[in-house]
Amino acid sequence: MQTTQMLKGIIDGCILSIIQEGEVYGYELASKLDAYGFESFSEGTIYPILIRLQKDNLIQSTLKKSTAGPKRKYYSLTERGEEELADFQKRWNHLSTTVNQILNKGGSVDEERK
Amino acid sequence: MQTTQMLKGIIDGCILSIIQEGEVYGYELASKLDAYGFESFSEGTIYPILIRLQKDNLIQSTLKKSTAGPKRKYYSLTERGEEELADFQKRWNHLSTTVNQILNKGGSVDEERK
DNA sequence: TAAACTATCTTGTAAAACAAGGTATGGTTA
DNA sequence: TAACCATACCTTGTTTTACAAGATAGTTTA
Repeated sequence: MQTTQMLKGIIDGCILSIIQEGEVYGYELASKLDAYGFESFSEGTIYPILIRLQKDNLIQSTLKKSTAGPKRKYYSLTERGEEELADFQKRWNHLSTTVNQILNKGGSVDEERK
Repeated sequence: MQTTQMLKGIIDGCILSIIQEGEVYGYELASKLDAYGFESFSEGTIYPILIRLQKDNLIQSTLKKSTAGPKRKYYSLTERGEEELADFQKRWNHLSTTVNQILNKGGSVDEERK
């Protein structure tokens, strides 16, 4: 059970979501994340995450020949990965709602008298 | 300069935002965060953050008597804190937009040909 | 054969997110 | 007055994350 998860694994969730759309390999993923606005994720960030996700059995990989360069390791979601992605989406909704509330309303929770 | 910040310090930003609305002390902050939906932040998370924020000169504190119990350390934003909060809001907007795009559209960035 | 590009992985560091537990103050009640 | 409880703050230590830097290797083209 993951209680205190909220903040963790935001990129993880994004990566799962991108993989769900269709097989991708790491190098490609890096440029997709970049195109989406995550300028700051280098391969030093991405590959360790992919390895971790696979270790946790959320994604699986197959090697395929590249048109240019070494073989590509294509990733796809496992069943557990699908579940985790669904779970992440809930967590993200909760998180973004919460943060937006705080940022917009500032600090007044007082009207919330039970 | 903080380039690769995106993910870090989301609670930091929320705390700054709550403090901006009016002086709070740590114990109170914990319950406010909880009321907002951050169930998982214990004092073991919050106090170290407050100490860090003060060390970074983003917030300042004054001690005041409590109605019951030891003195309360009330925090307020410094000028740098105001700036950092504004900065965080931009980062948050960028982050949440990016994540929402990925989650909603999945992985198709291709139509984005410049 | 060397450069340039594609592609993956490893190492090491710093900081973040916490759980757990410790300290201190003041009020209530047995 | 001792015990207890609630308030309030802080510290220690662990695990995980984000990441920079760089190593390794295949493929094309000059």
